[in-house]
Amino acid sequence: MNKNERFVKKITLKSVDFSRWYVEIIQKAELADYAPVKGMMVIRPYGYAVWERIQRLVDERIKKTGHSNAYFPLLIPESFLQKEAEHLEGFAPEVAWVTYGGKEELEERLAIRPTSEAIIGTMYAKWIKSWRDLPLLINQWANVVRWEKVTRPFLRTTEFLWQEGHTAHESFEEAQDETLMILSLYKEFVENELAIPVISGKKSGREKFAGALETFAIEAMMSDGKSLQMGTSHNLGQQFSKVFNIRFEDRNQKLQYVWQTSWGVSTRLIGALVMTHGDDSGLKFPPNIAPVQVVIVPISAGNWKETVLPVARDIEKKLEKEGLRVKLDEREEFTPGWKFSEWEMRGVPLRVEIGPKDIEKKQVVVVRRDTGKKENVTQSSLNIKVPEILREIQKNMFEMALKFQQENTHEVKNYEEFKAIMDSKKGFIKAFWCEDQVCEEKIKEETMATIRVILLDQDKKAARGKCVFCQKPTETVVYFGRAY
RNA sequence: CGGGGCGUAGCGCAGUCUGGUUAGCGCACAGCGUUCGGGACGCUGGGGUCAGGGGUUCGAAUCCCCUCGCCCCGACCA
Repeated sequence: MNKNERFVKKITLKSVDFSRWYVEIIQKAELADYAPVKGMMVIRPYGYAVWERIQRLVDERIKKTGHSNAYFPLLIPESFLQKEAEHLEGFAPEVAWVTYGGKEELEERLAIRPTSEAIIGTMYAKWIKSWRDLPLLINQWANVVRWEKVTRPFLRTTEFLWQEGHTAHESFEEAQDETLMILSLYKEFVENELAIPVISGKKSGREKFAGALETFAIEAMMSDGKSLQMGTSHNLGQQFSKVFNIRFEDRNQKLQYVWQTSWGVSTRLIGALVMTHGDDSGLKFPPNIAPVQVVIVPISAGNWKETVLPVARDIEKKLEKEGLRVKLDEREEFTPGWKFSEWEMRGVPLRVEIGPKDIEKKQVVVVRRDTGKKENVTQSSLNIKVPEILREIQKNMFEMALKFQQENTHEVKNYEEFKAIMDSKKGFIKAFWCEDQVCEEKIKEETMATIRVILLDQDKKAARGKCVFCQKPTETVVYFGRAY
């Protein structure tokens, strides 16, 4: 789009006030609205359609890798939650409790699940007897509640939707393979479907999941330079199996505790889509995830209902036949210009304009949301051309985001450079770290930056360096960033 | 949870300091007509427990107290 043109008006500019832009665009594009209870939101049909796309694309990947869906209950008895001490301590401040059933006070209060390890562990103990029952690979799509103090639509809400996978295995190695396989599944999904480039790796001790042996995560850089955790995959080791007594008889007839994993992505991904791709005109959805991929706007001039509309309807059918999600906007109460802006704001990747002039020439005008470029396309070639352009948009959006991420990732040698960059430019800082939590804490105190991920061996070139804070020699490379 | 800001029609605001006609404006909404290739225009109309509760007063959107919500900045977190 021409830099000086901005057709969508009445939204705060992204460059002026990022967080205001974020909440305004979510409401104006009708993704979500605030609910009467603090920290809770309504996901409106357009926003929920995005979630349904995410669900479908994640679900098919989870099933392809051997997992089945199930559903576990919302309420968890307090005593179950208490079994794993670190887990309880980690979640205690944000658990909501049910204390009454009707008018009667409950003997034991019930937690509204903040996550389901406790209830699922309890059930696994009943179901798993032998190595022949393993691996047990279950996923659930559910809502969870965490009593957060600071909330923002999609990024952190009191209730959110997610999928949580819970698996049990015979050995540490098998659990570790599962954990890392899911991590790369998430990465592939987010990059190919959401067009959001991510960094992936291990979480540091202070950032890991309460009760896990190790936590792995994918993180992405939002267009304000801050980092957002997009998905996590935990190797739970035997910490939960020991307290929930999930034992199996192994291949040598010895009784053993299972090795577990858990992993999830949430409605937060929708917030990431907004913050990664959105611009001053509003949302910008990658075609693979967009609820509407193509909007057809008839130019409603003269006797358009007799001339333009029938052709527009034919085009709609033709594109639908190609498996595309198409919307024909034939509302009479809005002008074409108004509709252009409206659908741009709602992030539709491609617009097809058709008016009297086009009818004459048997063509349409096609406009890309990612670049703003207009192009004349003959009506007869639309079924070939439109899917082709959508693929290009998908690719281009990922490349634009990747370019931004790379341009805002800085490698630093010493702490002075580190502070200078965090003060001015934000983004990621790639640096060596000695693995001492003290250095991590100090850096956080002084710069607000935390370790987003620790690079895995396979992702880093073998190298030695010095901890960016204390200068101790180390081989560990990490990404720092300010996080949401 | 601390510090700051803000709550008046769906949205954005004026009115509050200095209490006093029927609470006003723009956008949005409804009806009719003219328009329509980048947020059209005219006419007519509907919509308000002034965030909620309590108090002061002859009289409260306006003054006082309490509660709630939203936004921003910190501490805690998917």
